[in-house]
Amino acid sequence: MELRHLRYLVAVADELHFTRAAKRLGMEQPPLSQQIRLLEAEIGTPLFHRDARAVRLTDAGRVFSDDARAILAHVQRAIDHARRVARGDLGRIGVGMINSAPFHPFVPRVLREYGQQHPDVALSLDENSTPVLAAAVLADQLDIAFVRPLLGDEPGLVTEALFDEDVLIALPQAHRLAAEPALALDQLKGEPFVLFSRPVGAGLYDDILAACRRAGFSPRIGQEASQVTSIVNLVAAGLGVSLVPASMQQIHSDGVAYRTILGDAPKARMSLVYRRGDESATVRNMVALARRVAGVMGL
Amino acid sequence: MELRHLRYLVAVADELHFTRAAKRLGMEQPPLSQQIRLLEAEIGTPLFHRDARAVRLTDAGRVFSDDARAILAHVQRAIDHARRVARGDLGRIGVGMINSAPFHPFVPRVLREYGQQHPDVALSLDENSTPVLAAAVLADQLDIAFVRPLLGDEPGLVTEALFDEDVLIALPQAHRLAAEPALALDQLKGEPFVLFSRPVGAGLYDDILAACRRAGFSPRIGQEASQVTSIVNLVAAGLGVSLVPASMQQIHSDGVAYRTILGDAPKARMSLVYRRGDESATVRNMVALARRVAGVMGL
DNA sequence: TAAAAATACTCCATAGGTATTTTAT
DNA sequence: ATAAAATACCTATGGAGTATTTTTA
Repeated sequence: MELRHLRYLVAVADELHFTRAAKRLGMEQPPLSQQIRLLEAEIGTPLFHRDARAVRLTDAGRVFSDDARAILAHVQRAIDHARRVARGDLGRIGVGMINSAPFHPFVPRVLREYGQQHPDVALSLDENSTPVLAAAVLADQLDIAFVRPLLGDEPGLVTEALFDEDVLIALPQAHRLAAEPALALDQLKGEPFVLFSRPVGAGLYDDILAACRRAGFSPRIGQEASQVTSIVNLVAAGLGVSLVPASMQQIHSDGVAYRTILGDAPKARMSLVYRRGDESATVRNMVALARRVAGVMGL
Repeated sequence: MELRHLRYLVAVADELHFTRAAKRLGMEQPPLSQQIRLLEAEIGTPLFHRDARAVRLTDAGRVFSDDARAILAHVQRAIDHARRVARGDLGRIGVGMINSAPFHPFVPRVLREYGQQHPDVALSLDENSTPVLAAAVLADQLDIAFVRPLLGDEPGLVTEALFDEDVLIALPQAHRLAAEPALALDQLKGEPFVLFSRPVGAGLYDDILAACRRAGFSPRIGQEASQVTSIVNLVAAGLGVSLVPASMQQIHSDGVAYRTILGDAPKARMSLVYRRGDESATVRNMVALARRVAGVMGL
């Protein structure tokens, strides 16, 4: 049996007239009659009564033509379905983001526009540290993630830099250096630093250490934290100074002052990671949108 | 698109290997590759990644092959469905029966066996007078009915006699003739008769009148009723005598005595009616079963 | 007698087969 | 070097067309 037989059956069932049905199908009556006969032979029962003057459906013909219509509609839906998936207009995507991302307008805007452009793509979101997100993408638990720089190169992942964000000095409000409107890095020599634990914030951690080294000192590590919000809280508590992405100014903790870095300063890079060879349209669309939004926002 | 393409797609999706899939389909690899390519061209997107060593489904291929499986299963169900309808194992049938039928074991037994043999045929039952049932069958509201004889021949209906049932004389218990174990019809001369109103029980009515005429008298009509149960009640109330099918003895009304008719007696015929040219298997099966049960019961 | 489906046959489009090449590991 | 898919080309099945017959109201 082929879909042809179902299309022919539906046409004859609609017209109850072989010659008219053939015309509607753009063919001649004899081959149509022949194909219907073959279909009846395969099913093993007549689908039509032919009373010379009148063609009527048998009971079996009635239920089978109803099914045939449903099947043909199912085929159309399936084609449409596949095309939408291919365009990335239908499906799901798991998106990860570094804990600091919500404080910068970029990622929220990308997600909002994506949701508007692809309302039938189910978005699932996860917030975590860069190494955890990278592992989740590699393990197929997520499809794409907005992350800070990774240490080393994972061959299964593609990393794409989106933009570099300024880094500011975070000081306890009561700190003597908070009196100055801007500071050079070497003014922090000897201050206790609050930083990421290295396995969590490896990329930014190394950048900060390198910048301090260029400024002629090695920072004294006081406290460690694994989320940027905790770092800000520790600074506010007077336990040390830190270097944080500029977007953390959004956290208006009373005890913290943010100061621009004079001279050579590290940058906090926002990147995208996804699986190498992932051809899914949902991911392609997300990557393209992230690039576009970064451009539009002038980052 | 044809079902062939869906079958091929499913085979390749199962095997993830064109050569093996072709083998499983009983064909060679090149025409299989060609048909898959044609399918991809029609849908407008690749369904497989061919990485020389590995064949993998694309996202679109995954959803489309899922749909293809569902469609192929739907086709199988539709074929099975049509076959069952053709055999009369699936569908519905509207069955009518004369009001007196439930008092005779025949119709209940036919319906019980039919229900056991065809559990997926929805039976809907209606109890009414012969002319109402005949009209309902003709109007497609019922498909078949167990009736008493009809007056005249309706060309749209086929009537088939099933069996003839004896007729008994029903007397008020207190009636002087109730003393006799059996009665000749002419002993009822002059007694008031309780009978069907003629439009309701035309066939039996005429038979009874003819039998009385043969016995040398014309019955005096006292009361009329449209259901046999009412007739029995009127007799029990002492309002007259009547002739009723033997199965009415089931109604053990205290005030009624049933007596055998001596000599020439009318018969109550049970017949089947259905639409002329109705080829539905459910009706064919019911007719065949009714004949068989009538034979088995020795009626 | 007329309208419509069935039958008989012919043709050709294309599904499927065979042989070979390409590709990537 | 090998395994597998793609390409090229050929074959032949069977779907569709044309002409005609059969059927029955």
